[in-house]
Amino acid sequence: MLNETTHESLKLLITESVFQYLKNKGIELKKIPVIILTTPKDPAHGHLSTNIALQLSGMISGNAKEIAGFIVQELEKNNRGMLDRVEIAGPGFINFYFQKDLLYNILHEIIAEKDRFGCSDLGKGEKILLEYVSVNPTGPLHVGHGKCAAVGDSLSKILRAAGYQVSTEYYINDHGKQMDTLGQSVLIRYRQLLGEEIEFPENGYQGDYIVALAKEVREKYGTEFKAKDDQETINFFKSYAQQKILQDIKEDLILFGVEFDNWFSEESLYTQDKVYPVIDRLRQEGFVYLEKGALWFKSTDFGDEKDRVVTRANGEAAYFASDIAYHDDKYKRGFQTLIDIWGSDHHGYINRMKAAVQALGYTRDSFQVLLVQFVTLLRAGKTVGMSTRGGQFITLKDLLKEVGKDVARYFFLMYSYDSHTEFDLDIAKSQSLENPVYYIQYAYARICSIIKKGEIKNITLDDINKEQIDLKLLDKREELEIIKKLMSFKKVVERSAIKRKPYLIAGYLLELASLFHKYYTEYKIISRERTLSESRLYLVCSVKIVLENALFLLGIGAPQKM
RNA sequence: GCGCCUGUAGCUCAAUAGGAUAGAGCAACGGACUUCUAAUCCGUAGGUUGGGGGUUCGAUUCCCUCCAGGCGCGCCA
Repeated sequence: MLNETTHESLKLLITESVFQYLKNKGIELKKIPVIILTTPKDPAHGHLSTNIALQLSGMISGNAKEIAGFIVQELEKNNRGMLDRVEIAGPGFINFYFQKDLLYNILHEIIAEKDRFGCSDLGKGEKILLEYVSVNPTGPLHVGHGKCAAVGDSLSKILRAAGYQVSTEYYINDHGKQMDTLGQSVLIRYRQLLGEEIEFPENGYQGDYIVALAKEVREKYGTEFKAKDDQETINFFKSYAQQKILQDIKEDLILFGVEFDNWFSEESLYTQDKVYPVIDRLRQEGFVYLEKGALWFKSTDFGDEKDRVVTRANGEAAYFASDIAYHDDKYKRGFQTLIDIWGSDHHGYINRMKAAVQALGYTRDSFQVLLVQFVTLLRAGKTVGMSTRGGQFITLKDLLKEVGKDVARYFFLMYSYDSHTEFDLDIAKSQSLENPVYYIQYAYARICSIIKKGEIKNITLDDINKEQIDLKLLDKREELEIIKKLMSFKKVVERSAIKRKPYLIAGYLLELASLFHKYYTEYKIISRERTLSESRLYLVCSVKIVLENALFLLGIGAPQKM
């Protein structure tokens, strides 16, 4: 079977051959290169391919083709019947062709595993805390936050599929000055509504949602807070606004198909006295010093460009301090790897946070930050502005209303998150071939139609006898292409998990859908020939399962009809 | 000024860990529905991978340099 075992045993065979070669030549190498088996782009290059001979030739200054020749000879001696043939090609690649039977086995595997197909134990249960979105509760989510949400949610699903134990978390920045500003902004709008002539502060939050909140308060509480601006009143407005906004954020995320395992409040770090003990720990380790009345963390010891304040001269802990405590808390809760997803504008913050993590005794690599680049919205070819302060932005909710969840998610996930997303609303809205989401979903819907037709003709997956089915009938080029694509799914999921790149799944989906559409156009699945129909239905049902599983990883629906 | 990211077809993006002839979609042009959904398929055209050097069997990928764009450089969060 062309699965993990095949892969591994082939690698083992190659490794043995390499050692044999070196021994014959009397060459000693401290270690040989890792054997890499890739699926070639070009079908003419076999089912799997390795460049080991080329790598070796560089290390021992030998001829690559000669090395490859020897390895192939050895392999043919030890071949346990899984290989159909082995070829040397190009400058020294070794290309492997498997027995067709092995290829067909993947279909049995898919049909048997169903929604589990594609899962692996790559992560071996490693505990990962994935923190993302974590937007300040001072305003609604906008489109850029949506991208982070889509990436984070999809990544959590991919990591879980690859055998990691993932917990997702939203960090609520509910402590600090910006919350006072929020409270004040709403209070002033409220008082303006009551006819008072007060100027709105320049640094206040200007969005319409602030006015809406003020109106709500006026409806519920009337003129109770007229002409008031004492701390107690501000606090009331602050917590009112915060709760309301946070609730909206949660609702938007649910509409977007994103739910967090945990919501973590920054304020709780203070109420549970977790911030100052961590600073103390840093002090005991000698990583902090006093200067100009403030307490500085020596992040330069760990490669940061300058030291950072943790406690300000006025005695208050800086945002950085609670963030250190927060990350320490994550480790204390038993997570081995922390992944944070941040907007790219926070990149300057990475080094100091990594420094802090190291100072606390954790490894630098166990804390990983994924930077998500900005989103530019286009409408009729023109950029739509997105400034939070000025209140001119398109909210995630607006976007969802306009294009729907599936399209929005796909557009955020279709390209690498570290490149800028250009989100063209006109394309997203068009239900046409320009829109790749529909292309993929259409493939799925077509398969559903086929299955229905099969039912009418009494050819269904349940009726097929898996022992008697003749998969050798699937010998068309298009069919073999599809089978090969299906075989690579697990690897794609793993790669996507290791590299933390959901867009690999999106790309895979597009390729699989494309292969299916081509096949569909060329060949009839359900025909008069029963055995052939059964085999083809078996193939197409496998495609359906993989489409479903891949769409799930992106959080996109699979409609039966379109 | 310093740092991080980006630069690939007219446009939006790919290119599996340095691999084989740099690929898709859109836009352009020409074809295919009496069929399981034409939201599909087939074909044509489109490139000095920002410029220049280097490393090697081989570079879009790694190193140096220059150019262009984005972002960051608070006792804000």
